[in-house]
Amino acid sequence: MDLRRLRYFVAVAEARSIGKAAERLRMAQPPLSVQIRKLEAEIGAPLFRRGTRGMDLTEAGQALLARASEALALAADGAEAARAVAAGKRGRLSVGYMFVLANAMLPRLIPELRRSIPGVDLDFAELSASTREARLLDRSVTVALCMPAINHPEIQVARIGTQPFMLVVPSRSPLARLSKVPMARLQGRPLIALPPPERDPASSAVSALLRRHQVVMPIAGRVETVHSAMSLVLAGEGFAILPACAQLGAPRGIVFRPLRDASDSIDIAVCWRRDSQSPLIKTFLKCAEKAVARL
Amino acid sequence: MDLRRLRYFVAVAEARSIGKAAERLRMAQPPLSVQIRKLEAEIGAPLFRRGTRGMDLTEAGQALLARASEALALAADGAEAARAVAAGKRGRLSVGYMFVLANAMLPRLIPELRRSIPGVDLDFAELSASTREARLLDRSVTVALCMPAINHPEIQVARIGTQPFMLVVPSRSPLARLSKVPMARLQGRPLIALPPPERDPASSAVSALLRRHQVVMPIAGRVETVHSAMSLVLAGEGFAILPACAQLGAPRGIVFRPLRDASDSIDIAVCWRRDSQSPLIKTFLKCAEKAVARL
DNA sequence: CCAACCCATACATTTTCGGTATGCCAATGG
DNA sequence: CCATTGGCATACCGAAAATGTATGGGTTGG
Repeated sequence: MDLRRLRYFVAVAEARSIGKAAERLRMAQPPLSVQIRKLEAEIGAPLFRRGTRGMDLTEAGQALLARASEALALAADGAEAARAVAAGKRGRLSVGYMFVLANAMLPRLIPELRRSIPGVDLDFAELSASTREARLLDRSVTVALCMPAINHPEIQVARIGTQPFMLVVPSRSPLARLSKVPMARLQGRPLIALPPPERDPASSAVSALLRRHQVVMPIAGRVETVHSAMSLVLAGEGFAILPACAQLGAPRGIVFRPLRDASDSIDIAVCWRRDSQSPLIKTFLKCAEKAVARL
Repeated sequence: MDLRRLRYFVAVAEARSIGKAAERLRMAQPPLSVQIRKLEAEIGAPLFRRGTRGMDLTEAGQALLARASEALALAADGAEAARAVAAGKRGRLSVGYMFVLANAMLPRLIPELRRSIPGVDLDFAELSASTREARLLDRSVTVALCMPAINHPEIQVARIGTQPFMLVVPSRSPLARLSKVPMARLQGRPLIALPPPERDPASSAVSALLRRHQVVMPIAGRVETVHSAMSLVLAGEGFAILPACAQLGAPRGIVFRPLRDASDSIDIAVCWRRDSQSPLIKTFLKCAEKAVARL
């Protein structure tokens, strides 16, 4: 059963004549006649009544016509859909992001994406650093927003911005009075830390910052989320060092202060599989850059 | 866009491997590889990711797969449906019948048909003699139940039974007393007639009956339907001569009496277009014969 | 480093398709 | 009644496409 035969069949059924259909199909009449007869042989029953003034569908032909035209439409639509997906005009874009970036970026990023790729289903998931990496690798996520970038041979990275590290203190703390906090003032103070470097590379950036300024802060608590870290700071358990954008999610009673002599910052990056051929990635990248520009 | 290509594509997508799919398709691996690449060229985008351990659908491929398998199923179903219709296992049987036969035949005929051809849609229409003929000719009716048979070169006829003519009288009429009415007693009495022979050949059968017995009955009224004829008889306007089976629809106050010396009868026939290739006709014929046998 | 696995390419063979020429049949018109 | 016309079917040939066999090349795993 060949799709071309069905196309010919539908044409003849609509034209009610082999000659007319052949004209519309830009072919000679005899081969079309042959194809129709082959189709009838394949079905095992006549599909047309041959009259002296053209062809007329039999009931078997009518039964076939309904399905055949639908099948033709489906096949054409399938090809079109595949092309649209490949061109990035339709499909699904699955984005893994991290909590700290949510408040800062998503309100700008999502509307931007909807304008740029209206036919694409968006799917946002807040994921931990290790999960983002795993799901990029198994392709269940198309792109990830990371801070800092993922370092993996299969994963490609585009840096779209940076965030300075800031000290997070309770507003009633004496440190809150300073507009800029000298690094030396942190010496020996308790630190509320995020998951260790194996699970969250942001932690190693913080460690590096402290090491570079030869400041030692004992770890007073490890938490999974930025939100928990701020809660512990608010409770007076210690201080945290977080990217500036975390401010947007900070509760009342918490203030962010720049570190005077440390200009250390952390990269915001878009990450995706090096072999991903999704054309949506470059669009996503543009949108993410716009969203970061306003930070 | 060829159905074979789509079939191959679906096979490869399901087997997640060209080699495995080729095995299932009973063909060599290289031509299948070529076909898949041709399909990708036709779509203009890769449909599979080639891994070292097989093939994996891209998103464009997934978009195509859904439609392609549906299109394949539709094409197969179309062929199957056409075969089923040609074999008389599915389709539509449109029956034109006449009012006088409705009470006598349909209660037996319809259940019989439903048992014999359960997949077929039945469509019964009560039609006048001339309409039955016209709609047989334009194929909007597949078969017709007629009394008497239609006489037309394009129409084939099978006689399935006969009905004796009977005299229809009001039960209070003196003629109702007789168990058999001699033809001579009808001389000069008013006749309630059905439409003239051009529109209803049953009328010419009645005329022939009277002529053969040299009886003259003035026409006291022409009506369109048997029902109207009986109403006029009940009203005392005259007498009617109808096939025996009309009794089943007779109102109270009307009786049917055999004609003593007239053994005249009228054929019940099944009629269809000589060139109709519907396999349902022979089944219909069998069912109609059964239904008539019990009259 | 070799063997196994899997896909891609090359080439020869066969099938199928489409075009041209022509025949057949029925309806139409003088 | 014969000629013409319109429409489909058949025959044959050249071209395109599909399939099979042989082989290359890359990656994985022992």
